[in-house]
Amino acid sequence: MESPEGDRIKATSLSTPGSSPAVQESPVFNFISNLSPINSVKAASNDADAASRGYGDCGNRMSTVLVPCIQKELQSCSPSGCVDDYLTDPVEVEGCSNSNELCVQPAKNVSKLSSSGFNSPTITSPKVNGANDRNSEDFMHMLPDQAEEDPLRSLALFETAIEQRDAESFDGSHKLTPTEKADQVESNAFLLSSAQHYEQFTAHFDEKSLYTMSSFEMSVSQNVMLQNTGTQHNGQDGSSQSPKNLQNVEADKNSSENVGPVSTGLLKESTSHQRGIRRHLQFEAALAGKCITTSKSHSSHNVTQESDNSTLPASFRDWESLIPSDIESREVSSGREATSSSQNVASRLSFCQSEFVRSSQNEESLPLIGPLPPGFSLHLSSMAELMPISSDLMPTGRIHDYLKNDQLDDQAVVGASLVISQYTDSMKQISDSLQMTLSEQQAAPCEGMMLTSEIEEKKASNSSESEDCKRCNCKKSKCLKLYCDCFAAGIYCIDSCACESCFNKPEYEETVTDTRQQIQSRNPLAFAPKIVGHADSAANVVEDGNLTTPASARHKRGCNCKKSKCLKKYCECFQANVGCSDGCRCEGCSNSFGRKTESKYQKVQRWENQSHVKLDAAANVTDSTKTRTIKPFSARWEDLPDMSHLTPLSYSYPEAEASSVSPSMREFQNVRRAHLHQESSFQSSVNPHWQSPMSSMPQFHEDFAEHNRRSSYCKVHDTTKEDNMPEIQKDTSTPSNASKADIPNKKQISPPQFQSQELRSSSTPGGLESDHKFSWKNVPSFPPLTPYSKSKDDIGQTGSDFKGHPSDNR
DNA sequence: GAGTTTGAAACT
DNA sequence: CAGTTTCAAACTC
Repeated sequence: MESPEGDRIKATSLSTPGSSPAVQESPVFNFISNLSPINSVKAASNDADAASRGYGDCGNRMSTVLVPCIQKELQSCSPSGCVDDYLTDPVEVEGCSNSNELCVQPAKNVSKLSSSGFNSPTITSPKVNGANDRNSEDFMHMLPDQAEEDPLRSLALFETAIEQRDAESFDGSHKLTPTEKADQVESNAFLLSSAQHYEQFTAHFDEKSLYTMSSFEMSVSQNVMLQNTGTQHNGQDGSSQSPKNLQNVEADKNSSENVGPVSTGLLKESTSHQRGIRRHLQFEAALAGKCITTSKSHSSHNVTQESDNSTLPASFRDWESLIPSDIESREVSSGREATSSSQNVASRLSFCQSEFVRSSQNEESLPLIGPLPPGFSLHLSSMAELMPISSDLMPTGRIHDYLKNDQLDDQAVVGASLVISQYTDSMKQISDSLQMTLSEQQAAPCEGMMLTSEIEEKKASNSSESEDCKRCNCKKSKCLKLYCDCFAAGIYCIDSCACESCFNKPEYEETVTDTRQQIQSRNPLAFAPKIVGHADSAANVVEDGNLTTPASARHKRGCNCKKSKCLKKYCECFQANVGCSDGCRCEGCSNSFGRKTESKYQKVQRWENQSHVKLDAAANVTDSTKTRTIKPFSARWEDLPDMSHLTPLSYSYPEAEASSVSPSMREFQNVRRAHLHQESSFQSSVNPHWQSPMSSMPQFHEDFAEHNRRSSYCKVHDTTKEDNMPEIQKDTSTPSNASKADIPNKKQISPPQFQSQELRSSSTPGGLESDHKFSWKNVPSFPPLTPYSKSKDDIGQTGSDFKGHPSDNR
């Protein structure tokens, strides 16, 4: 074993570009240094002794093979020769007891690699000085002065340096000298520092989120490599310091067989492990921006210098080993193309993680290609950029801590790995929460309002999601009649529908439109929401906590139940969680949400009583909620708390909170919740693809449109607010002020056409704040189904309790 | 999963 | 507008 040598430090300081005074004096370097626990490369080198001590620590695994690589990477090595030099990686056989993450891979995985030609390279990486070296030097030289001006060049040079290092590191013909080891220790630190630098530069790229993590991964790679190389010495040959060439690797594999299956597995795994991680250092840079691609894309990707990208799976395994076992594959769908950057981040994170893990898990059948493991990590930086992640979540510093002291023993490596694992955990949590938020914001349990492409994409990504929402099952109607829920909701059928001979598809748009027009001509309100919620209404919370529609909400046409007593879902009123009204022609009504004979006043009274009960239960409110408490049952809009912040994207309604606020607030929340999760007919009828020519709905704010599109459309699609309805104005005189409770919905549904009406109908003494109105009217509503004049007829109807039969239809 | 029941939608 | 038929969802077994 090598022992520390005094000249090593000197040599290191001379040979390591990172220690260049020019660099150290540069503002960029200083900045980086401040960011990194590594004060300087020199400091790192000074600690080389500590690291070198590990060399003799046979127990575990010191890196000797890797040590020289960094130094030389900046001096020599033909990139072309680097390709398969990885195959000469030293292998880890045993002694990974402290790094379970790196030893968990089953041997079979590696066997596959072996049989796939991973271990049959014949290339010997020539040591090259000069031209190739210039890249590294260029990179270093440009760091202080040019990098910021020319980040692309910096990036290229940096990557080249990495490639060279890798190639050099595994140049089997090269023997480590103590000096080189020290240099490598130092270079390692330098690279880490450079990685940060690199990160700074690449942070400006559009694909920054895909780039920036490269540095982090590189740090990881360094650790992994160090560990692997270190263990190799222990397991294979405690006295050996020589990097293994290809033949050695083969020999190692053979010899490992004598050690036993486990060792063999470890050995092979280690080999692929190293290769994978190192390779993806190059690969990811080349792939920048393509991290999220699937294995398919990877398969076609022409990796720089990579004639054999079949090593990719190894990298997956590598990364899998770095991922805590508790990180399970998550729905891939969540990682599908996202629109917002934050969404991208979250989704990519999960996607890559899941893809990566999944790939690893399924590698039995995996082709020798697959998604980049970097995916899991490189989004972490972008996450950090987008989220207020506390610095302690970012492991880079702690990884640096492990490396800066050159503690190149297994403990250090394991520690770094653990940091990574912890970080991964943290990021997983963040991702989870982010996705949770996103799912709330963009929850699309049904693809009701989604664009066709979105639907297709979603279907492909997550069928279970479609299952959450019931779709039609039409057999004879061709989904061109109101029998079809999809059609009735104004949305196209999707694959999750079980319909037959469906014409309610984008390709039959004309047919759909014509049919719809036809139906509309027969019944202008045919596509109007069936449930109209009075302005005075708010969602009820029944005993079991389930939400119901506002007590005063009712089915626009009324049910006609004969046998079900309005106690089953056959009854549309019951299905919509609304009580029957006098407009219903039901017999023996026993609707638990309100019987037919129950007057509106009675309904309101009943509802208020329920609210009072709830209010009493929630009497113990917190100070914060008190500030939001308002007069119970306030009929005045201005009495409501400022809910302007409760946009569809930000609103949340924890049950606890809902129970601690005033009834009005709670009502509002309930209404909102009900509409977000139960009643989205309105939103579902906003399908941009599905607009009738009659409806010249302007394209509204994309955010809201998107939100609406993604709002769930579930069976109760016909529940909506009467704002959408022509009869919107009629109920302004109802016991409670109408519009308040509907505000949230109005936000999403009020079409501009109705704005003036809205203003009139909802204009309470205080009137609606213009900003509220503004936001509401910016949201598309269900397509104007009929000429507005038509609706005035209905307006008259609604003034009193809706008694009208579906004059439109019957 | 098949068959039945139910009530809305469609038709006459 | 009423009666009938068609239809698909809800429901039952």
